Amino acid sequence: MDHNKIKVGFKSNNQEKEEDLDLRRGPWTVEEDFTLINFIAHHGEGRWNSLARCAGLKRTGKSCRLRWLNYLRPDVRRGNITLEEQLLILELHSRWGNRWSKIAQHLPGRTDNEIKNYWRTRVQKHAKQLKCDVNSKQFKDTMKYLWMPRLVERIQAAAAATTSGTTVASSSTTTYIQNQENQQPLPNISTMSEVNVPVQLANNVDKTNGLNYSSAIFTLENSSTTTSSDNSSSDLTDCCYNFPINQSVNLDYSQVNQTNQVCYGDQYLTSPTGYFNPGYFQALDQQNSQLMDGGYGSDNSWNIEDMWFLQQQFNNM
DNA sequence: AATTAATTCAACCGCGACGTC
DNA sequence: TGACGTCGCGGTTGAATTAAT
Repeated sequence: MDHNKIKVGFKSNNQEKEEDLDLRRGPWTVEEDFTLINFIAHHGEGRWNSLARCAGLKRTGKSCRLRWLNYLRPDVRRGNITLEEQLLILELHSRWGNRWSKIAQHLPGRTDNEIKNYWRTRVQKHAKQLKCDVNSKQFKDTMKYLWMPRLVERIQAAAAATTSGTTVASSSTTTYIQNQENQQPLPNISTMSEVNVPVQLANNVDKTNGLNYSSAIFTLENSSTTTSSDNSSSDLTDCCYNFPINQSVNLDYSQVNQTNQVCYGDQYLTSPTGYFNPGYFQALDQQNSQLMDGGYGSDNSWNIEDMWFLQQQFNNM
């Protein structure tokens, strides 16, 4: 029996139609992929329902479209989300919210599905850990004023290390695929050369959100050349809790002033909601110093106590 | 080594927008 | 103008995989 076919339980109208037509659901087989790829190679994409019929695929047009766009398309970029892409996702999501398709248009080769999954599995996870809503002002401010500057810092550090010949674990092992049978390494992502990540130049202010969080500008191209097998390094976790020992975060918490500004490099960041309370950042700074002193051992990741501490501070904001 | 819990991500679903007749 | 088909989007699910116990 084919378990991919709807046979039992409540059936929607669509499901009933699919069953009538003996349509398949569930994971695609290699043969189906091959059929779809071949058909599109000869006839092009679009008109998905008729495409599915003409190709002899026992799938809905929707299913074919999804499989093609999210998986089989030759320019689909697979692998870990890079630091640059993470930063871009955070930035664009702060502007547009859950407009995944719109966000995906600015990340060549990435699908809306992948970005959506990234957001749900990584970003929302951290909101959950901090016991706050992912849409809350607190969480958004944490992203803007801590995570995103930290990402920029890491990207800059990676770029500097690259130019000095040092391998830095900052990029992913990204690959394009032709199909499931034929995975091949990505060429350098030259197609991205015209895509400037919308991080503001020094002293520029993002007019959308009034935020001035970065002095960096870069392109996806110039930061996609390093590779690493360290998957964790491109995880958002690093940018939240993994304050490095050797490269201290250049946030001068001691200079948080009465106007709720914090010095980031040569700039001042302003919290519109007043979440920069001096005690919070000074305490963070103290934690960071302890890390750099080796107070928590050689591992430069934050431990459970650090997480608890951060949560406490966060809850007190 | 076995079991359980957590995570990831491909695939599905419903719905609204749009085009055609 | 309304019925119908198609397409694309965002939310959700669940199987497979990985990590923890």
